[in-house]
Amino acid sequence: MAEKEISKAVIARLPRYYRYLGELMEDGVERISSNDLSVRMKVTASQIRQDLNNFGGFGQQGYGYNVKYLYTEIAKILGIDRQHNIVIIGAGNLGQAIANYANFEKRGFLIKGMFDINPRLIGLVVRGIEIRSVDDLEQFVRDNDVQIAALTIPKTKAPEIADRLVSAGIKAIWNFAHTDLVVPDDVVVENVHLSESLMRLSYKVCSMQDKAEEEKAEREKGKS
Amino acid sequence: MAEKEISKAVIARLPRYYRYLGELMEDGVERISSNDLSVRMKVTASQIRQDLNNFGGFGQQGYGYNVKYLYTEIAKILGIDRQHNIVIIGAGNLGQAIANYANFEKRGFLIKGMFDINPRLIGLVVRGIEIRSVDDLEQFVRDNDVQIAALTIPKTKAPEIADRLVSAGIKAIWNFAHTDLVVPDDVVVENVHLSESLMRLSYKVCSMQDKAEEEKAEREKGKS
DNA sequence: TAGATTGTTAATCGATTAACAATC
DNA sequence: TAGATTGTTAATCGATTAACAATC
Repeated sequence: MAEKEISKAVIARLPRYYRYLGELMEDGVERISSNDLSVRMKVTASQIRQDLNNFGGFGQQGYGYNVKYLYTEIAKILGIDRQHNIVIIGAGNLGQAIANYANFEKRGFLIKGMFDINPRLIGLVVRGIEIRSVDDLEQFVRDNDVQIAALTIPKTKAPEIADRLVSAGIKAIWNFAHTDLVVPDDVVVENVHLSESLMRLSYKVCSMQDKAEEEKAEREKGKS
Repeated sequence: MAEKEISKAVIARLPRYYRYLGELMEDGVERISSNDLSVRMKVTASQIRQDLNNFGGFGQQGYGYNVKYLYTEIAKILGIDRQHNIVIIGAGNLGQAIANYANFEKRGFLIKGMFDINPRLIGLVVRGIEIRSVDDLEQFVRDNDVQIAALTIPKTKAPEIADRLVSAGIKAIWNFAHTDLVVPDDVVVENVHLSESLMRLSYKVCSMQDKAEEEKAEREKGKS
């Protein structure tokens, strides 16, 4: 029963659909057509229908999509209807920012523990979660059925910690360290490389500037 | 002189090339072939050559690429050889995490100011940067030639602040708020939607589990 | 029933990979 | 010169868009 592989691009778009559907629900909207949604989201209606039909027929001809139903179905596809136990390794600002993001719990992500090597942080409590020593990491992961680890530590420490997490049976790493981790095939990695994001922004700013200057030059040439 | 538009996918890969080249430099490697680099980065050599040739011929037949030269050329392309003045709006954990990330300065990103609405934060100093009231935002942006604003505030406040930034002449917004901003065509937005990243991770974990279960079922069927 | 809108097939577009002549 | 490796063209692959019959 080999299911057709879903493309990465489709998966990447699902959370955005989910967000828009959530907002529609809040606004009390009960149904929406692919066309109306495409206008709001600035994508094509065709793409929305193609994307959703990878997972099944959630709509109804002549009616559109039921917002609430589609919302819960996408949640199931993304697996955010189930509970995920998570630990945060690195209790600095970034680690604490993640710990403080309340909505994670609403989506089934339960922060079980935080870890650091800094003795001044160990013992502190953030949002009801005690910061522990990384020495206790493996034991804690095993004892608490932790599937996901958020890695908010410097890149120099990341490979070693990743190895230890893998040996403790972690299923996935949410990697904020500025390096690519090497893990076995059955361990999932999702990278958040903020410095790369900022460089992309830099590129966009510069090419926008270049464009503006070109247009200006064009106008002045026209004048002379 | 309409330059060929560079695809988004290519731009998205440049910072990663830059990172690998930086590491090669640190290791004292002077030159590298597209093939050797492709093995390290787990991409095809063809893609590397195609990507780079969007911007010019940086290599030499029979030799490969000079690491240092390519590194500086990519920096130019990304615009990280120039200085970018930046403000951070929202001085919570996430804003402070960004302020504390030292490498930004090395890449030409200079944090000029931080802003918050919380009176308890206003006046505090983070990494030598005073936290100011958002009341002073527009004036500060104009007076300090600020091009980029990092938005680390709740989504409810984001649209209003974005409007104010635009009216103050900002060129780009690095958006961490969980919403899509509406800005004029000549203002650039780079989104970092952490909750979406976590949902993608969730999907991957679940589909990996499904795969493992399938394989297990397959094995047991084989046995019986 | 008539109108609306999906699900799905076909057409187009773009991105990746392969191949190889050019050339260091 | 011979070997290596690029730059670039051509082939392939995949993703997006368009179109429309199916159907609520």
